[in-house]
Amino acid sequence: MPIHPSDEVVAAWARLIKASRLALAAVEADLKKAGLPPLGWYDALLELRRAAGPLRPVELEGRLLLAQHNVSRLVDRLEAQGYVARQPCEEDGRGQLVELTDSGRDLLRRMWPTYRAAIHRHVGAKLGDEQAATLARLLQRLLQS
Amino acid sequence: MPIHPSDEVVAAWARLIKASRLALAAVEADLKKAGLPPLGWYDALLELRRAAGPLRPVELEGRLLLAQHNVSRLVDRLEAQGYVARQPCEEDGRGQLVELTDSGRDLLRRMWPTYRAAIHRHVGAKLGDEQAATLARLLQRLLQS
DNA sequence: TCAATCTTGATGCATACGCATCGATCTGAT
DNA sequence: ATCAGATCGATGCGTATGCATCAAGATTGA
Repeated sequence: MPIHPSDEVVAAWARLIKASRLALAAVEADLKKAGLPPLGWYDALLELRRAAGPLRPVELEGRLLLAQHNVSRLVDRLEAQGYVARQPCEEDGRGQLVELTDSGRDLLRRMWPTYRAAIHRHVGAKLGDEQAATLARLLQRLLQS
Repeated sequence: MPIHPSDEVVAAWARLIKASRLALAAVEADLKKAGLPPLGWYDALLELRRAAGPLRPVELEGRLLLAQHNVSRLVDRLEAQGYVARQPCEEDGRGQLVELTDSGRDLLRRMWPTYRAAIHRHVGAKLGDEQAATLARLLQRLLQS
């Protein structure tokens, strides 16, 4: 097992970091310009909508790849704005259930047009569908195990 | 010009963000475990070494894709640890020159084995060289224009 | 020449993040 | 039943980031 990554791997790593930072900053800037909350809020609310029901913070932690204390504080902020509601968890007295509110659902709907346009502008416009599919497939490998 | 990115583009976007965050967190964790400074320090020092001479902060800003105030404070921290030195800029009285010190060169050398192993572990081990080259090429498109 | 504007870099302030730790609860072994 | 250890979520504290602004020097144009 080589400890030296190949030049190809090092180049892929360097561009992964640069490209993601650039694209993320550009998309966040578009959201901000439109007076919308940051992307992290969308991600969290989207996971809740996908789950079609309340989620435990620890589940959000896994799905969002966030540290525990960051989930705790993100939920604080979302709750303060009324986009989610915390409820006690019956099965586990330590835990709680985080639930999407109507206002949260509405925020998802309001953010998507701007978010969608930003994804197109900063990613879609630079890749064909075929290339995007290949990129998605390769990145998927980095997410596994 | 479509405002709707295709499903392939949206998937590529989502995985770009997730994969880069996961890989970055893993590599940072390895560096920290080895008692080494964060990756941003390495990046900055590396750009200075590549430049083979002092750089203006505004040049670092462009190469590192960082905001101006973040460069200013990153250089503060690097200077406080003796890894770089600020010098007045002759040609432009507003500006300054940031120069890599011997200690900074040494830090680059000391960090690389751990960094290299981390890149291999978290990226190289999951991609063949061919795949890494394809990934690098696709990501390059996101960095252009 | 000199005033208006732009560029460079620093900084005060508010917010977000990383780290360690805590209290509360659950789990499992005896 | 009980107790050690693990898990869940919150929080205090230090540090890093984003935002707005500022001072100083460069540049432009009349």
